[in-house]
Order: sequence, then C-alpha cells, then structure tokens
Amino acid sequence: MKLSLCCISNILAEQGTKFRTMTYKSYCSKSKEESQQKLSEIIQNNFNTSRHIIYHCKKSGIQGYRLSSDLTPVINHPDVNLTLEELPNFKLIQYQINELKKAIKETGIKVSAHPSEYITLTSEDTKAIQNSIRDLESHADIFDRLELPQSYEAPLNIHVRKDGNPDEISSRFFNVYNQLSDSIRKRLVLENNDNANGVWSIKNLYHYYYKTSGIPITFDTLHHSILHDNLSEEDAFNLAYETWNTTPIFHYSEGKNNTRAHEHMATNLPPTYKDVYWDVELKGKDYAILEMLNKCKM
DNA sequence: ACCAGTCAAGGAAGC
DNA sequence: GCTTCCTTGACTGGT
Repeated sequence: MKLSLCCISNILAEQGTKFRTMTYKSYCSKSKEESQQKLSEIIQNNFNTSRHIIYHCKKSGIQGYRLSSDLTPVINHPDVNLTLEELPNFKLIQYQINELKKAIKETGIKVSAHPSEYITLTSEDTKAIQNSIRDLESHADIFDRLELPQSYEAPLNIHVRKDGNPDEISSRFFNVYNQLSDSIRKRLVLENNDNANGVWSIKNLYHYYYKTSGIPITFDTLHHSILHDNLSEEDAFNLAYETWNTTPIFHYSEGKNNTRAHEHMATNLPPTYKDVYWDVELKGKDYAILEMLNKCKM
C-alpha cells in the first residue's frame, strides 16, 4: 500500500531532527541583520530536516511525502518580502536545497504539498487573494528549485474554502486561476471539504472544476464521510480517480469520536478500490503509518 | 525542566 | 460590525 507521510516525522523529531519556524512578530523584535541571519539558519535547518525525513521514509517503506508548507517562514510576509537569494549565506541554503533535491531523485519518493487551509482564490477580499497567490507562488518556487515536475505528478492541493452559490464561487475562482503562473496552475488540485451547509463535495468539485477545466480532484475519506452528497465512498473515490492523468494522491484519516479532529492512530485501513497514494493525516504520523504497513502484511 | 500562553491565517457564526 | 472560534506545531516566557 502506498502510504505518504504528512510533513512531520514524529520518530525523527524525538531524535532531535525537527523543523524550526519564525513569526513575523519575532522577526520584527530584533534588528534586520540579526533576524535575517537567524532566518537563514532556520531555512537551512528545514531543508536539511526534509532531506532526513525523505531518507527515513525510503528506509521505512513509506512511499510518499508531503513537504512542510512552512519551510521558508516569514519571507513571504508582505512587509518582509525577501527572496532566498537576498538572505545571508544563501549558498548554504542552496546547498541544502540541492541535497534535498538529490534525496528526492535518489529515493523516488512521491512529493506533494498542501498549502495552508487559509489559502483562498475565492475570497471577496482582494488582499486575501493576493496573500494566497504569494503563498502559492512560494510553494511553486520551492518545487521548481527542487526540479519537481510542473504537472499533477507533484500536486499542490488546496480547498475552495468559500461556501455558498457554486456558480458564483467557481466563476470567481476561475477569474483568479486563469491569471496564475504555469508553475502553480500545472500543479494545482482541489480537495473536497465538509463545512456545515458546505457545497464542495466530490460531486460538485467534479462538476464545477474538473468537467469545465480538467482540474484533478483530491478525495479525502474523512471529509467525504461528513459531506457525502449522496455518493457512496466507492463512487466518490472513482469519480475523483477519473480526474487524474497520473497516480492520484488522496487523503486518509479517521475522526475522533465521529468529529473532524484527527485520531492518533488508525483503526482501519484506506479502501483499496484502486492503487493511489494515501496521505495519512493522523496525529501519530510515521508511527501510525508503520503500524498500518504492518497490518497490511498480516 | 516543564507548562501555559502566543502566533498566524480567512471564513463563519453569534451577539 | 464587532468578537470568538476553528487549526497547527514551534516558540516564548513564567515558574
């Protein structure tokens, strides 16, 4: 079974191989020189940590990896707006990027990303749209630096976010979508959601985004169980599967006590209707995946 | 060494 | 038209 780790390895984190971050507030609390020096070190650390996780996945039989969406914190903030090249010791950052790129090529681990749940291309607030585009550009830029394909083989997965009238919302979506760079658009895929009174089920995503523009649809088991829109799990899976021109990445998780809060470990296994990569969204991270892989062997 | 509070984002619900 | 909650994991500051 092709299981994929989401961002963090709990096993490596316990051994001290962890991501670091910086907030805008923290960046502003010190001199430009001091903050940018620290930021450079944090970014080097984060690419290095990603490389360790890639090799750890390979060793453990985990076939996919969702890159962290916070590898380069703060630099995209509108009031900071730095490129990696503008940071101190860019050469050391470049070195870590190259090492990560090599690790991905060597291992053949399937790489993707899931930009923040706050990303929106459908907002009525133009500022929110601009912030979202900047964030997506940053993801695409990192993917390009890693020489990941500009195709759905290396997808950037987001939600439609806004609920309401699907005709109005999808038309607003495409106004923005059509202006995105190739680097984003060739990778962008859409995931079902489950908001109360929400409209973005697999069925509606298929109709409003795949049918009209060929955008692949990411099937999430937990969201579908809450907002199924009168489709069985198998029918929804197959409908989403049909939208991909390469092996899809779908999402597997289990809710705590029938809520959307994610469980620590899996009780069941993902469905096996067809062969896909399953991003495992469980708190136990690689602990949960290793247990699932063991169950598959039994 | 540990624990509670902080940070950041956009949408939606409630007063 | 406000405030609060939602979510996440690393960071910060107080004990």
